[in-house]
Amino acid sequence: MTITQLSYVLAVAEHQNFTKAAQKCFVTQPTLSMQIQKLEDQLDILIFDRSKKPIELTEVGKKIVTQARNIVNESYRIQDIVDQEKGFIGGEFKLGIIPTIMPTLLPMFLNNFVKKYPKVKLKIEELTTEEIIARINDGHLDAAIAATPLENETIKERVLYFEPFVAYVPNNHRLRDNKKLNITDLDIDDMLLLEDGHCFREGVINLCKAFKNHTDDKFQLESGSIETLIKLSNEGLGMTLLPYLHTLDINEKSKANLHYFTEPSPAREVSLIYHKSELKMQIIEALQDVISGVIRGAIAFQNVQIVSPISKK
Amino acid sequence: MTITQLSYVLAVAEHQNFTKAAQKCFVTQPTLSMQIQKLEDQLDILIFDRSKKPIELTEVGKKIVTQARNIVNESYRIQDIVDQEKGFIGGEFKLGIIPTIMPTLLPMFLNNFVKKYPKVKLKIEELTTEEIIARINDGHLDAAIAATPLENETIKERVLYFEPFVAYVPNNHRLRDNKKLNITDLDIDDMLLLEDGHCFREGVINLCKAFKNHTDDKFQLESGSIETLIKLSNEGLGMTLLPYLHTLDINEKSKANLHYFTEPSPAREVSLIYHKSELKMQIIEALQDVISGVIRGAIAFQNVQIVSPISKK
DNA sequence: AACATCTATCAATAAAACTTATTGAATATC
DNA sequence: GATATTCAATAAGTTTTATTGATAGATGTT
Repeated sequence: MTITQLSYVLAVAEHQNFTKAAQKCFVTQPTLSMQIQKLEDQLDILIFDRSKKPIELTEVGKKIVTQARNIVNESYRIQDIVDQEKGFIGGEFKLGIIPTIMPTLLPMFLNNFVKKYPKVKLKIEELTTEEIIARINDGHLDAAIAATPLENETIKERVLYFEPFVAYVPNNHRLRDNKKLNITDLDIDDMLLLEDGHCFREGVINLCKAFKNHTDDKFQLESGSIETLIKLSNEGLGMTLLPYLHTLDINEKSKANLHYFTEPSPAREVSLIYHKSELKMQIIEALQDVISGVIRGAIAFQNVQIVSPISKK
Repeated sequence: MTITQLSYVLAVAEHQNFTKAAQKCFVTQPTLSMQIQKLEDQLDILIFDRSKKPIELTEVGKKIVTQARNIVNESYRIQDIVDQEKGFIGGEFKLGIIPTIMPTLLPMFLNNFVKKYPKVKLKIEELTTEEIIARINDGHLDAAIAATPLENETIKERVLYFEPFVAYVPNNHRLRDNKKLNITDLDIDDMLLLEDGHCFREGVINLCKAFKNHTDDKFQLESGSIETLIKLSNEGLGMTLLPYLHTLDINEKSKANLHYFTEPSPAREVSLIYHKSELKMQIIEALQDVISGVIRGAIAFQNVQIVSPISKK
């Protein structure tokens, strides 16, 4: 049994196709067929059920794949140990970011980071929290930035900052004249929300539900981006909540519509999250350093209360 | 990097000698030299400091060895998964047993076990608890039978039975006329003990100390075996405590000297212990089954209090 | 029936792992 | 101080293994 064979098994298990898996492994299809057969012969058991189309794992195969993923990941860790020893910070690093954090945070730290760590090849993807968790667990992401706490056993979190919620209240709104808003003023019924799948939406719902226990779970208007949310609000369709960093680059006219909360302001906790195996920990720590550095200048709020990003049913 | 290379590194790290390690790996010494060099070249780091005699691990080397042991063990686990699937219970299995359990328990289950699981090649070694813990952790033992709880994070325990302590009181002793003994009757000063290194000795000391806090830690007479302990006691040199199973095969005359404790009788907890990685779990469970089976008929005590086998300073 | 898709098999080749024999350095012995 | 002894590294040659391109066979599609 070799680590190479195990990684071939992982590739076929993932793509459910020898030919595609072979491409991903940068070998030809016969190589995969033969090496996997050899492993199956040695273990004297079938890992794949080749009668099914597309190809499927056998019951033992599933267990073997789980264990193989373990072994292959642990083997990467050896290079990691060496890198750490040498103080080398580089190589490919895949970072996921949720949509409501991406446009505001990324421009703030990306330049700093690539200048400070030029050997790291950052590959950034915008993904929902759900997708991020799946891809951290299957090893397709090295780390991600998301709202926390996630209460997920396989994933570790390092808090980067707390980002307060800011209300955006249009001209005609009933709360127009409240200079400082209280959480209890909120009503889910006149709140514009992001569409399903965004954890910021869940945060807002949790916040509103905390004070009014609403039975009606049907929301009037939903949007895919915070930009659109502001425009809809300007049209008089309701108020909305924005993450603080988004309020920094809206136009001057709209800024007049921002209403801050009385302290402790509701806020989301934004963290760098990664698999508990702590692979590529040096790069994760480098990211944390850079992001914490740029954020210190941008968010000054002291007194906040954290709103959970997880939908509670 | 291959699993083979990693196991070569482990062998050299263990034997601190390429030639001996090569023999253990069933290859020639140049093979080890070359493969390890190749790994060092690929990682671009030295794992061994060859200037030292005998050869030593570098600092990174130590970390790599820890990780390598992980990977190699996890790779064994794949064969384990397959065995489990096939219901195959066999292969070499190394079991450690502490000296005060070995002579009484082993004859009770060994025959049953080898008949029921003829494909398992049991290799049994008599070792102290301390040695057992070290050898379970370094993979030289698959499991062991010892007094518990050990309070060791890397080792898991499955309780097999509780073995009461029975007092052996010679003719001339002050406790001679107490039919049933109480723990508070015990005095460490007239107690014959096993020599240092036996956990049964620690158990007895813990038991005595629990009721008399003695400052004097010098014991009068010590012995290497329970047989000798009984003989010394017969010579009038003091009383002693025996594990219950040992009382089953002492001669008739001596049996008159046995005094049981009032319930709850002090007892040691005897467990099957193994590494938390749970390698060869099928065989461990098979052992547990067989031993529990034979013990059920031998020990009927209900009400016991467990004495810790660990020296508390 | 012809075509497309996908895996297994075969023979050839490139790469690697391993072996025996030998060297060289360090240490111990006379 | 010369001579063994020990032990890892190196060299050269052999065997084994991994990989490839070409192709056959199986299965499903138009």
